[in-house]
Amino acid sequence: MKNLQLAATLAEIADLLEILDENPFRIRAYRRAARSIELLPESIETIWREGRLGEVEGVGKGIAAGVEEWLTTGAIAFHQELQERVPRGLLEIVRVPGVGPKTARLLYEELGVRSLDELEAACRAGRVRTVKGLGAKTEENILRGIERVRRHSERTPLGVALPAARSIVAELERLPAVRRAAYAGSARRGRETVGDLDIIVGSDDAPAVIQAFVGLPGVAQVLAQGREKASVVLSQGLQVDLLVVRDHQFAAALHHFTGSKEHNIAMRELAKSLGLRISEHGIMDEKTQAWLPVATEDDVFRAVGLPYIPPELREDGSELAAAKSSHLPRLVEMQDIRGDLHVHSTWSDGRHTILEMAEAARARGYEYIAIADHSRSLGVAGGLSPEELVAQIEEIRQLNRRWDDFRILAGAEVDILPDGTLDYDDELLSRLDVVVASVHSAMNQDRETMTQRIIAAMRNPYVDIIGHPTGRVLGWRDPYEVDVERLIAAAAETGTALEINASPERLDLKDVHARMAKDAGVWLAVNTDAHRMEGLEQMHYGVTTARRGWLEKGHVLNCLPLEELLRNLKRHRRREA
DNA sequence: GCCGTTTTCGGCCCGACTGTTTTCAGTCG
Repeated sequence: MKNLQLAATLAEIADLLEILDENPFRIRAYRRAARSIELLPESIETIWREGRLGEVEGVGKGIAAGVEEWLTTGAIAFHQELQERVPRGLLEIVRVPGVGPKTARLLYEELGVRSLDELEAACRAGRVRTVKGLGAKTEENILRGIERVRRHSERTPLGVALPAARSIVAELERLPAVRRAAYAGSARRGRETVGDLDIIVGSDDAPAVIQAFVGLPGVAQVLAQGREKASVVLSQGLQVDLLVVRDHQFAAALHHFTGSKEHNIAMRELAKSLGLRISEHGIMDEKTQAWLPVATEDDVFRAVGLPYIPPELREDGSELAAAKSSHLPRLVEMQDIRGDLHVHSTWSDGRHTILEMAEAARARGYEYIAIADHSRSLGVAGGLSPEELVAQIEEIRQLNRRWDDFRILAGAEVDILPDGTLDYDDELLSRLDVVVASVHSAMNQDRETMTQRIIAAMRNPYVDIIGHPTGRVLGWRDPYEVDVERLIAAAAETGTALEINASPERLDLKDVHARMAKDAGVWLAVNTDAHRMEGLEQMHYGVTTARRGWLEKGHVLNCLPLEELLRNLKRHRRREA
């Protein structure tokens, strides 16, 4: 999918224009278009081919021409012109916290600094303080900023950031001065990675809260400390921003800091058109200068005539249009989940027995769980031989006598072999209740081979679900080369479900692809792939990803009650057909 | 560069914090 590459190109045009001190609104236009294309639930190429570029938010005549040029030639001439006018290194320099486009340009013009290394040298030589408007303090900050960029350039996975956010909130809630505390920002929106954490506190004693916050265990550096805001860096490199407000401003502040930036801009534009002014302090009637009472986030939306928009949907501003026209989805929730269709046991590489996994699932209120251990070719993970699988099916049958309110489904996570065949024969697969098929080998195949390989697996009548369809591991392994759009089309055609693997290292399918799949009428299965009982708790990451994909419970296979689930698995629908 | 039942031209969100300044620009979210 080219959307992300194109979005990156447009965003870079915005960065370059900013360094060149161009019209800020033109810059914003490129940023908006980039963001909008990044979040598009459809391939930009398809949209272009069908002549629908004009329908994309933030894409007008000018940028549409650039998009077309990029799709046909692979580059945008205007972008290349800009690149020639701005040394490449300046793009790195504006990533340094505290150094923006103005300072980067100033440093380049005054000192000839054109890379991160040269900037560091200039700071160490004390040359930066010789520039008018910059001083010794700025020099120090830049050096610290450079260190941060080098040490921590990556965004933090949600699976790391969320526990940190919860722990900070818990620490703050212990303070007597704190009435309410919550995390906001991209962590609350459930983005798969977060740049930093945003924490909101309601309190009548902001100084006390700020003081305690900057002294929390794990704080390595204080970046800023004001009357109501503070920023720190944790020792693990994660930045945390705190905003302290009076308790009656809490909801407005929570909304503001939850963002996204684009969502806030769209909300404020709408408010302005209604004679209102929205800020993190609340909502003011411009005419009377009176503050509107805002007790909950619901009130913020109601003030501008909209229904509540869940945080996971607050991204590019297009959610406002959906809200206005009453097209917001009723998003799937944790309590809608009735089971987990992909977990492991001690039979392969899991830590707990089938019974332990089942009891843990039952304790969570689930109606069913599918044991999907690895197949034989995955030797490193203790894959089951056909004989072992038959024995496992028998054990599951025995175990199921224990309950009349819970069922273990006999399943497998069968390997899709490099040639697209499966690791068990059809006769064996037909004896299972549910089959997840996944790629675990030969991940470096070319795009066409990989795409055909997975589609071949979907054509098997006993493959109900494709597991972690793109194979990525966040921060460690890129997705393998595969045409996700064709996978989705084939899933729709064959009736195969696609997994949203809830493990926070995977989140695969990702939000945007899940939305595409939903739009194509494909079932999604939100599974934890748990290898131990505690792993079942990661379901919420998958549900959050599903919500970011605008999924309702009617799109999620494992929101079905047991009997309905069994009827809706591909194998059974086939049989009935 | 985008966009429009208040506009096809003239708008385009809002406020806090920092550092280097005698009143504010740049940066950030």
